[in-house]
Amino acid sequence: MVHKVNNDTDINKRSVDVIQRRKEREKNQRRKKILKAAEKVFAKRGFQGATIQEIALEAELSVGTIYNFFSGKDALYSVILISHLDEMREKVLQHITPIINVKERLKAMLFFQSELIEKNRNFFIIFFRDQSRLPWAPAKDLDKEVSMRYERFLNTLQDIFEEGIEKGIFKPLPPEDLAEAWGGLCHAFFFKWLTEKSKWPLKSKVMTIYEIFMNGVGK
Amino acid sequence: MVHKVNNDTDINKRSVDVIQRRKEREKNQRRKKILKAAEKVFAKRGFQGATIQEIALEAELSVGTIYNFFSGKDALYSVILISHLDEMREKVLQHITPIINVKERLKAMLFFQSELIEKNRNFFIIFFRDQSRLPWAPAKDLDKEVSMRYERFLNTLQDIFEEGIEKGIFKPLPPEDLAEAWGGLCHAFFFKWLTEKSKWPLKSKVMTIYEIFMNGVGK
DNA sequence: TCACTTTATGAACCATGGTTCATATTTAAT
DNA sequence: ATTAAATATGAACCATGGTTCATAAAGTGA
Repeated sequence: MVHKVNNDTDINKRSVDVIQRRKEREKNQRRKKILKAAEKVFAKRGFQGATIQEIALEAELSVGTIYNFFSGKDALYSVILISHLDEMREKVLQHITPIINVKERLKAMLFFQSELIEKNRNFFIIFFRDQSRLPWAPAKDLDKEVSMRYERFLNTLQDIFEEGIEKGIFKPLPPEDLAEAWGGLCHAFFFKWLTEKSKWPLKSKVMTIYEIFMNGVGK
Repeated sequence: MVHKVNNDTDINKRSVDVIQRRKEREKNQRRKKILKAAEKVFAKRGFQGATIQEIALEAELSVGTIYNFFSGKDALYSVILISHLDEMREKVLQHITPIINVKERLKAMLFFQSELIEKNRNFFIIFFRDQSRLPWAPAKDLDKEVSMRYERFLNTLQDIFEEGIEKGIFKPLPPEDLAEAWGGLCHAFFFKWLTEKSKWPLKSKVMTIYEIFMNGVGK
């Protein structure tokens, strides 16, 4: 008797738990679906051109539901931008910090970034279009948030170049110039790949970029 | 008698002419004032963020007057973008085509462009922000117009590089890659100059860019 | 099945801002 | 000074689209 009751409440507890967890999971999935949809629409239309209606349609949900998950269009956009940036920084660092050799580290970073871009086309269209480094009225705080992250990225680059200069691998130019040059070179090819239908593999340009950066194009 | 009448109509005719010309001049000035104002506001707020109200205020004119000169916000934006692009292309070509030596021509172009950017800060903020190469819903035709001009610019670059490759000045890489690399390198420094308060002279970076492009940063 | 909580829905609300147009002002000619 | 033409003005109009919220639907426990 006692046993049976115990068993029952046990099962009850567990079933509540299980259901709770499923609900959690479903909620999460829905959230993700919204984010993916928003990503797609923002990429296609830009921030201003995107409408909540279209995002809702893309997510196969109603407008109201979007607002149950996010406080508004701005928040949706911010979350996409910031979370992706942080996630990718994390991944890149994990991937490159173990590499001792500076040249190899640089190459690996470029290669890895190319992979990320190929796998996250929509996000990078948003990111490249964003240009929070220029003042951008509708999202004051976001501007700063994004700029800060871009700054941090450049600093990471600078560190690599400083180390490289010390070790005599690079010419003793100002590290911020090196970082700017490297960033610009990469950006150009990344951007071209995004604007064209991404038909060629981005990774195929990695060595070109690296070569030009290291040795220039003069003969 | 006859003389006097003749004289009178003569003077009359001339005064009509003179007045006509003054009016023309004033109209032109007003048009330019509107364009300058719009340039400033578009640069500060971006296309979507800019309002006709603010442009009117900046131009010290009423909203309606803006519409006497331009058919709307889109047209205003288009005119700014397209006319500047054409004008600058013209100027750059004039400046560089006489230069026979390929390296010198490239250097001169970069130098001259830097000068243009320093003198047209607002316009270049608009241009760099525009990114018509990515699809941009609100201005279908404009997208194509701008893209076409960008394409043309890259082609001009490519021609230079093709010539350089043939003459053995550059490594035999695909000319479109060279153009992309050069463009990216320049863009990075230009953009940085625009986002920072433009406190350092942009021209001071010209040789850095050229050096990195030609010889790379490796030691 | 029933009461109750949670979540989804989308029509209605409302602010913004591009555009228009009736009116006022300025200019030009007599 | 008067009239007519040209130009400037900005309040009102209207479309768009972000946001809200009363209602419906779905889920949950008894």
